[in-house]
Amino acid sequence: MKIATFNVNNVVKRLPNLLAWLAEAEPDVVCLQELKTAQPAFPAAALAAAGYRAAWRGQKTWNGVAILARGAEPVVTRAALPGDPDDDQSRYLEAAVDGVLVASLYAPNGNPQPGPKFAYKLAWLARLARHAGTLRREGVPVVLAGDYNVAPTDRDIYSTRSWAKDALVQPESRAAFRRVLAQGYGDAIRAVHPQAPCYTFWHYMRNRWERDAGLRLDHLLLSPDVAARLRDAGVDREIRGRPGASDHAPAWILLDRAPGARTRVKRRR
DNA sequence: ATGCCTAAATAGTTTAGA
Repeated sequence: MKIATFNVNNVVKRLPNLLAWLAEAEPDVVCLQELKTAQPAFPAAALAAAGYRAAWRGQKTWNGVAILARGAEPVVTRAALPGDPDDDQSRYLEAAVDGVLVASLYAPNGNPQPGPKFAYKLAWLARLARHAGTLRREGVPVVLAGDYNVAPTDRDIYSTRSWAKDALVQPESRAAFRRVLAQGYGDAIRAVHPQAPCYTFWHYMRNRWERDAGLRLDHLLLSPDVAARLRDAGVDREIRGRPGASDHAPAWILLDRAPGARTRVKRRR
């Protein structure tokens, strides 16, 4: 089972790039962020033609998250992050797919900091940590996938100097990310690649892609039962270099079959 | 301290992204 997360930076504008990647990478489940599309404008028909059924929560101009499943219906369990009824930004969607609870999340960027946007980011991540703890206590297999807008350590950024004041690398942002992990989750990319940078984002500005001046902002956090099934993980970085690309590249995990899972047996005739 | 890119919108400059 292959689960991927991809900040598409406008799912309508980026649809050809998305479809090409789906055909090549063949993920079973995809978490999308930054749809930047109102709910009715989501390209559900084009994705269905590609073999994916979808659940999504759109929003005009900004934000927006989706979960795609190949040949299966994602069963939505939550369409908002608990903890603030007044938060109407489309940043969280959660669905059950093939025995795994998958969350597609888009944490606030938080710039400029300090300020109200940074406070919203930290509060949002605190809500995520609380909810991540709730899911652990429910004992279900969980994958929290998305754009956390946090480079967790200095290894996750090409140079700390030019980003020193950025919300993505602040100690408070990193502590907020660690509090999610502390609920009992593992960082899948780092588990497989402890040393390699594994950037997932390269800014459009200043030839950051050509210079490989990236950041690792997109993460897949796994509950222990899912982590035990982790066979491989990676970043499809070449996607970032294509014409009309998003500024993010997809990150993915490959899971072994769940222990005790029913195997499909083809009857011989 | 700001520009640097990219994109959308009570658009023709402003706001947001990260």
